[in-house]
Amino acid sequence: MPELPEVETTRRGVAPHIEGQRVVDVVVRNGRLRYPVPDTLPRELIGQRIDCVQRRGKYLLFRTAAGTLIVHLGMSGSLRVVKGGEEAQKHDHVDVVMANGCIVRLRDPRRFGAVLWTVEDPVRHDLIAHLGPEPLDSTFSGDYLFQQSRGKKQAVKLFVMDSQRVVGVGNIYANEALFLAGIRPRIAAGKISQRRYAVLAEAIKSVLAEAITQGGTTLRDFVNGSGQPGYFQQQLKMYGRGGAPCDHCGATIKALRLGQRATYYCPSCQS
DNA sequence: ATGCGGACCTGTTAGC
DNA sequence: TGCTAACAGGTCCGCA
Repeated sequence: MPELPEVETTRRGVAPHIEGQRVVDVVVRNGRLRYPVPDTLPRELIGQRIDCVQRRGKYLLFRTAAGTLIVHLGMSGSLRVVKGGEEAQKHDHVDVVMANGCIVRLRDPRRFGAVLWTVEDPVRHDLIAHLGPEPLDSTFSGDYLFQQSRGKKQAVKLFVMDSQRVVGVGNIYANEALFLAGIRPRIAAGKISQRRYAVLAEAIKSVLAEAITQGGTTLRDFVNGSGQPGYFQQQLKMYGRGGAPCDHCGATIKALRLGQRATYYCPSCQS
């Protein structure tokens, strides 16, 4: 479900309710997520104050003096703040209860998400240490993509979705960014020019930034920290539109599968 | 080293 | 209407 804009939207929605608050309870209803939720989590987290909520790639980091709660939403996860008394639903697996009565509640039907605890600098955690740059940082550029891609035969769409290259570009926004940049998704990453990578890097930045502004994309069930959907789905030019006419030129949008993921492009606008 | 397919799960939808 | 298969926003692992 969530790509970078959805995770950032979640962070912004949740943070104001809990920053500075102490954790008074942790309820794990089902700890069988992608990795088992550690048994020690309640002992570690209860009593700690949430200093701030940060994001690295698609990971949310709840920082405390004693350590960091790491949350990943996987494919179907959502995190929102509810008031005490709201009954947990079937897939509400983890609650973090704050002193002010707010509950941070993780819902994740497919259980591809993760809830972990680390006492080290989270940036050095195994899952986070090897991530590529943030796409909205100045270190991420066309030149960077160009250098990273030399000699690679991998399709450019899979290349930009590789979190070791750059974080946060999932299936929806990869399709959209390649359309904006006029690049076909199957082209080998190593054969794309520096000039075209400059355009692609800007496309990635602009589509992610705009999606954050719109509160993310809700196709079926994404909700922000307050339970509200996003609106960026109205701006999608390619994703999910196979067989429909391209907004820009009217050509029929092609659909294919790349790396087992749904892929769409305009055969006229993208080359 | 690179790149690909499979695996992890459940819910929803498309198709017969 | 009901059953089955395919598909879904992620990403780690193992194998070629």
